[in-house]
Amino acid sequence: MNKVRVRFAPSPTGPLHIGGLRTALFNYLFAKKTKGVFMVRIEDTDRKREVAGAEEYIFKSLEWCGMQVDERTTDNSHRQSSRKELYQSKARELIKKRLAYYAFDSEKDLQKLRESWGKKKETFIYNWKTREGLKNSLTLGDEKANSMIAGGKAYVIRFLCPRNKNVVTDDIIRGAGNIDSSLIDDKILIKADGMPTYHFANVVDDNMMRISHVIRGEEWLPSLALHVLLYEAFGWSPPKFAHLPLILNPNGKGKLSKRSGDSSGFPVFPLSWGKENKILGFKEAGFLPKALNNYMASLGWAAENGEEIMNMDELIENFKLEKVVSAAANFDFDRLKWVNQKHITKMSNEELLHEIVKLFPETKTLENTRVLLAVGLVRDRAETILDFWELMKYLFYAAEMFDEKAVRKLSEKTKDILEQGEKIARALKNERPANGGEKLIGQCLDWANKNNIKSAQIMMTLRLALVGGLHGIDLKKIISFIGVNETSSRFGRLRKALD
RNA sequence: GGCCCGUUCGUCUAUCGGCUAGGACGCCAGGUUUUCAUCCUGGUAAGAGGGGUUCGAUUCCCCUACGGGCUACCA
Repeated sequence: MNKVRVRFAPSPTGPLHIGGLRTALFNYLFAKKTKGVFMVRIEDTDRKREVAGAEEYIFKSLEWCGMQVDERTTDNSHRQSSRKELYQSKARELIKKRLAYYAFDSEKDLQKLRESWGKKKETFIYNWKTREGLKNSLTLGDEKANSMIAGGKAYVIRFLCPRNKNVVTDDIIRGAGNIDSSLIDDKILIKADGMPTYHFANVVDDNMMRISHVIRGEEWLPSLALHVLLYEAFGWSPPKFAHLPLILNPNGKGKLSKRSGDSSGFPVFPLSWGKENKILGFKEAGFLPKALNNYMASLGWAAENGEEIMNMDELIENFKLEKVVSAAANFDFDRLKWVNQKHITKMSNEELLHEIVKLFPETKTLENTRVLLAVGLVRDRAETILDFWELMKYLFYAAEMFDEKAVRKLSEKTKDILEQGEKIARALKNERPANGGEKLIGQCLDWANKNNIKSAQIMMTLRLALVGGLHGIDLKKIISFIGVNETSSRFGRLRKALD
C-alpha cells in the first residue's frame, strides 16, 4: 500500500469549531496510526468570506490540541489562493478535452431562471437539460466565445457533466453508492474572478498533493459523485474517501452551532475568539486538550477494547477509520465534563498546577509548595481546570461573605461554639501544624459532647467560619493547612459578623 | 420540491444471523465522607413502524415514517 497522506482542509471563514476540529482529529489519528503524513491546506478560494485571523486561529487550535502538522510549507503554498494559475491551466486542459466549457450567463440571469423554475415547482439545474438554451461556448461556438473573452466579457468555466452515466462511489465508512450523473449540474470550476470553486481546487490539489485518503464531513457526500467524475475527466485515480458523521446540537436539531452553545452555556470553539476574546473556548473554560480530543473521538467512534478514557497516544493506538459509525452524533456537554474530570484524575499535582497557573495567574503570587499541597487536597472535586481556584480559594483567603442560607441554620449557641473554638485554637498555638486539625476538632467535639451540642451542629458552624459556606474538604485538613492562628481568626470573624 | 445519508436506553456507543440486547454519561436509591463533592454498590431505560428472506432477524432486502445534509460564481 502506498504511503498514507491525508489533509485537513478548512476554510478561513471564522473560528474553527468542534465539528471541523473533529475532522482534523480523525485525519490526524488516521495519519499517525498508519505512519502517514498529516497536512493542512487552507481553502481560501472565496475572498469575500475570508475572516482576518481565522487561519492563524486554525493553526493555533491544532497546536493546542497536539496535532502536529507534518508537512508545513514556509511559503504560501498551503493556501489555495496561491495556486490560481494552476487551477486555470488545469481547467483549460479540460476545455481542450471538451470536458469543460466557457459560460457567460450572469449571476442575475441565473437567479431569475431559478426563481421562475421555482414558481413551476421545479429546480433549475445548469446541465444537459438547460445548457443548450444558455450563453456558453457550446451554444455560441468556440470562435465567438474566444472573441468575447478577448473583448473582456466576464466568464466562468463549467464542467460538462455527462448525461445518463451511473457514477459509482465508494466510502470507507458508508460503503458503495451510485448516482445518476443526469442529476448533477455543470459545476462551475473557475469563477468569474478567476478563482476556482471548492470542488475543482479540492480535486486538483488532492491529486497534486498525492492525497491517499480524503477524510471529511458528511456534508460533502452529495458532491462525491461530481468529484469522482472530475478525477475521471483528468484520467486520475481518485483517493479513498471517508465521510465522517456530523456533530449535531444536543437536541439533535441541526448541525452544532455557536448559537446553541451560547444558549445552552457551553463552548463550541477550542480557543477564545472575537473582540477581546469575548467568546470563550474550551481552553478558557478549563478543558484539557487531551480530554477534548478524547471526547471528540468518541463522537462517532469507539475503541474495540472498550476503553473510554484515552490520551492522544492511546487514541492513535486504538483508532480504526473503518470502525467510524455512519450516524450523526449529538453533542453532550455533561459527558465532555466527565471525560475531562477523568483526565484530571490521571494527572500529577505538578501537571495540574501547571495548567491552573495558566488560567489563574494570581496563583503565581502564592507560595508554590502551598498551592501544590492545596491542589492535592481538592483535586478529586474538580471537573475542569477552571474549577480549581473556587475549590481552593478558602485555603488561602478567609471568606468575605458567609452563605446566608447557612447562617440561618446556625443555632443560638453559635457564639459559645465560636468562642470555645477560639479558646481551643489559642491553646494549640505551639502544636505542630500537621496535628492542628486533628487536635482542634477533637477537642471541640469533646466540648460539644459535654455541653449537649450536636456534633453536626458544631461541625457546620466551624465549617461556615472556615469556608464561608457548607462545602469543601475535610475540616481537619483545612485547619492543618491554614494553621490554628488563622483558624482562630476566622472563628472570630464569623462571631463578629453575627453581632 | 429533488437528490443523498442516517435511525439500538434521554445521550455517546457495543453487537461481524442465535439476545436474558453489553458498557459509559445522565438520572434515581443506598454506602463511605460528622458538610459538599469524589469514590463504591445497586437500579432505571433501547434496536422507529410495516412487510419480506431465514429454522431464527437489532443485524440482510424493500416500503413507510422521522431526523439530518446537499440543492450558490460558499466551503
